[in-house]
This record gives sequence, structure tokens and C-alpha cells, in this order.
Amino acid sequence: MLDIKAVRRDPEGVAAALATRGFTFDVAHFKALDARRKQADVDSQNLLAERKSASKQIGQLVNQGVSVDDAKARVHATLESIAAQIDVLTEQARQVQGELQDLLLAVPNLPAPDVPSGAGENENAEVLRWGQPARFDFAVRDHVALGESLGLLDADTGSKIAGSRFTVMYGELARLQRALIQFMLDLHTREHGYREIYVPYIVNRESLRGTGQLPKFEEDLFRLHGEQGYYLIPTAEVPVTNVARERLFEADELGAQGIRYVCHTPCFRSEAGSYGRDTRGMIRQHQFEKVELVQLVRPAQSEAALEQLTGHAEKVLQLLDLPYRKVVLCTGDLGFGARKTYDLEVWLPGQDSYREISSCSSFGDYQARRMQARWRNPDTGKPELLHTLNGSGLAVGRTLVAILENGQRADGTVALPPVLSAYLGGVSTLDG
RNA sequence: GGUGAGGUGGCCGAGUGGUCGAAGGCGCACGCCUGGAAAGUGUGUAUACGGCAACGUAUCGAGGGUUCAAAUCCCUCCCUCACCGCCA
Repeated sequence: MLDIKAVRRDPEGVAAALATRGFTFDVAHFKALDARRKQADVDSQNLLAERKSASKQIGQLVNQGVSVDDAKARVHATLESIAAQIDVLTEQARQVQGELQDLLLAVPNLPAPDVPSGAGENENAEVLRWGQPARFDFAVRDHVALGESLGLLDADTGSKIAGSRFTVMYGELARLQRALIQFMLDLHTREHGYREIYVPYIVNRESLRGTGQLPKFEEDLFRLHGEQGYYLIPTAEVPVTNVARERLFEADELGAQGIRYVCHTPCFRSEAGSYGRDTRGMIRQHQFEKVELVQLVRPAQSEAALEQLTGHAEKVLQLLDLPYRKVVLCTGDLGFGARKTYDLEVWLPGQDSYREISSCSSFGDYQARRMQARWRNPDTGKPELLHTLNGSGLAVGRTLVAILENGQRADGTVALPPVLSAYLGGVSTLDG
């Protein structure tokens, strides 16, 4: 959520910044609503103040021995006419406040100043390329062909059990997925200073509102039946970031570099609106595994933290020897709550292109304001909003795809990255 | 699922209808004391919104209700703890 004070101060500037990401902010509507809110506040508060002082006087009289009825009579008969008005006006004020709140909850974050402007993904800016895409002297196969011919991947059974966009994996491929998760968790906890955390895979509406999935993106989520308002998590970002919701951290709890959590979870996405996209294979599934990095930091640190966090995700690709490129998203391609985002795109020979495998974003205080995640700044002694960041480190399903396609050999077997050897009991090849 | 006890400020904890945003303590900040520290001691110390300010309003798990007036009484819900039942 944007800071309403900042919006008031410069609504036109906010609108201009939002326009760069393709969001239309109706300044006139905001101003009118805010003016109504203020008037409603003042009106209801005046009446409340009147009632309060009258009640106080009655209390004083009663304490002096005056009977309650006499005290009421003495203070004011008008109290009764006020009562009805108070109900009307406070309800009015509440309603306008709610409207303003709803408006603000639906406004995306402002892009960071250094984010390139652009309309969509075609205008994202490549920052770097790492590694050389291998040249194959045989007909390249995609991960589906490889996995199925090895008897390790089974889309038909997945769709029989659940439906389209579900997959079954067997044997060494299933094990490879487990190994990757283990490898990533170990790397981030041992080398990058993250604390492992285990969280619920089902969350409530408040958590989803905190990180920004609600109210706008309900259709992307799987909702559970029942009155609780439960949803399956679309990413570990939701439960892990919400650890900080409605919390006030002391400076020493944050440590020198803020709080860093690494978390493996399955992720569940409805993929509504992506009909026909990536229907083949494991690129776009309703259920996939991901290792997520989340940081809660002091505002002054968040810019550097995004660079570091992205580097932590890159390290995984480098150790797995997977060629990738790093892209900074332009204003038009930024996610709802993001202020700045790096996408890491891994080379997929089967698609002859780079495909997103990690998205690393900093949110500034946008999520923290929604969540009321704060820390006490020792310099001011006051609670201030934290900054939040997260990134995939990495999306495990897509890592599996990349390993299959980049490691393939002419005979249809797959060479596995040596760093995983210890996690695979010495297995270095997928051969079914 | 049943029964019982609870949910109050950064934390602990008083407060069962009136001048209570809330005693006291801890923590924290600034002073005094000290050669320096500890101990002791004094003062201050919630958040949000509105206002240049004085100040006003709201907030005692959430939502409704009673009342001139609710942290306090009533109803519903959520959560925590204890015991019982069931169970991976």
C-alpha cells in the first residue's frame, strides 16, 4: 500500500509514476474521496467530543451526589438528539474510510527511480549473461521427450489423477527434485546467512492481503471450501513474509543485515488466464516446488539487499552450471507490489530461449505498510516500517527442466551437475 | 469435539460502569550520584487520524448490543492455555 500522506502531497506525481507501469490512478476521484473522508471525520468527531464532555459532566455530578436523572436533565436534553446523529455520522465516516482503504489497496507500488520505463516484457533490460549455451550435434529434445523416454516423467498419469498441468515423476527424477531442494537449502543457510523456516501451506485472507495477492488477484489462487477463507499458498512469500505481520522488531532482533529466511514449499497456482500457454511439460504447473528467499531489512539497506539476494539466487544457477541471463524488469512488467525486480532466465535448449526461473523483488515499505511490519529505529526511538524483499532461489520444477534439457546427451541420457552428487548418492547420470 | 481459564501498552501486570489511554513493574531515553562503572535516584516514554499549534477523536482480541457514559455488562466469532476424548 502506498503512503496516503505521500499521495496527498503529490497526487499528480503519484499518478504519473503509476502511469509508467500502465496503471491509471484517478486523481480527481482520490481527491474527492479524501475530502469527503476528512469532512466525515471532522463531523463525527465533533459530535463525539460533545457527547464525551456531556457524559463527563454527568459523571461528575453523580459523584457529587446528584441523582442520575437530575444530572442528565441538568446537562442537556440535546444529548438524545445527538445520539441519533452520532450513529449516522460515524457510520458515514467509517464507510468513506473503507472506500478510501479499498481504493488504496488496489493501487500498485511505485517503481523505483532506476527502473527502465517500458510497456511490457519486450522492454525489459538485460543486465548480464552467464555461461555458454551448449551446442548439440544431435537433435535437441525437450524435457518432456527426455523424461518420458527415460520413463521418469508422466504427464498422462498426472492429468488422470488430478487434471491438466499436473505431473507425476518417478525414480531418479523424483529424487533429483528432492536433491535440488536439499542443495538449495544448504547453500542458502550455510553460505548466504539465511535461516530455514517451515510454514503453513494454507493461509488466510489477511496474509494474502499483506503481501498483495488480495484483493486484486483472487482468481490466481486456489481457494478452499469452508467458511474460514483459506487459500493454498501461491508462493512461500505469503506465509514467510507474514511472519512479520503486526510485529514490532527491536533493532537487535534484525541483526546487522536484517532477517533472512529460506523456505521450501510447494506452490499452488490456478493459472487462470494462461490457457494454452506452456501447456506442454513442467514449465507451468498448478503445483510446483520452490525454495524461496525472504528478507526483512532496515529501509536504508533494501537497495543493497536486492542486489545481494539476486546474487544468492544466481549462485545456485552458477553452481549447477546452468547458463542464464539477468534481466531488470521495466516499469510495465513489474509485479503489483514490486518496486524493482530482477528476473533470472535460464537457458532452455528445448525451447531455444531463456525462461524465467527466479524473480527477485524489493517492495520497499509497500508490503510492510499493508502488514504493519515495523521496527524501532534507535535513531528516532519510533516504530518505522520495514522493507521487504523476496526471490526464488530457485523454482525447483523449472530447475529440473533446465537440468534435463542442458544435460542431455545423444543417447537420451542426462548428465547431472557434479555439485549434486553428494545429494544423489553418487548418481551422476539419469538413464531411466 | 467437550469442559474450564484467559486475551489490556515494546514486555509483565492491575483495573468489573463515570474525571481511564489506562496503576505498578520491567525495558528504553535523558539527568543526578560516581574517579569510572554497578547499585541507587529523578524525569520522560503507545499508535493512528485531523490540526501551524493548543488540542480533539479513535484504539484494552474482532464484530454487534445495552447505557447519557463501556477495558469493565450482554450476544456472536477468533485465538491462547489446561484437562478429557479422538488421531498422523
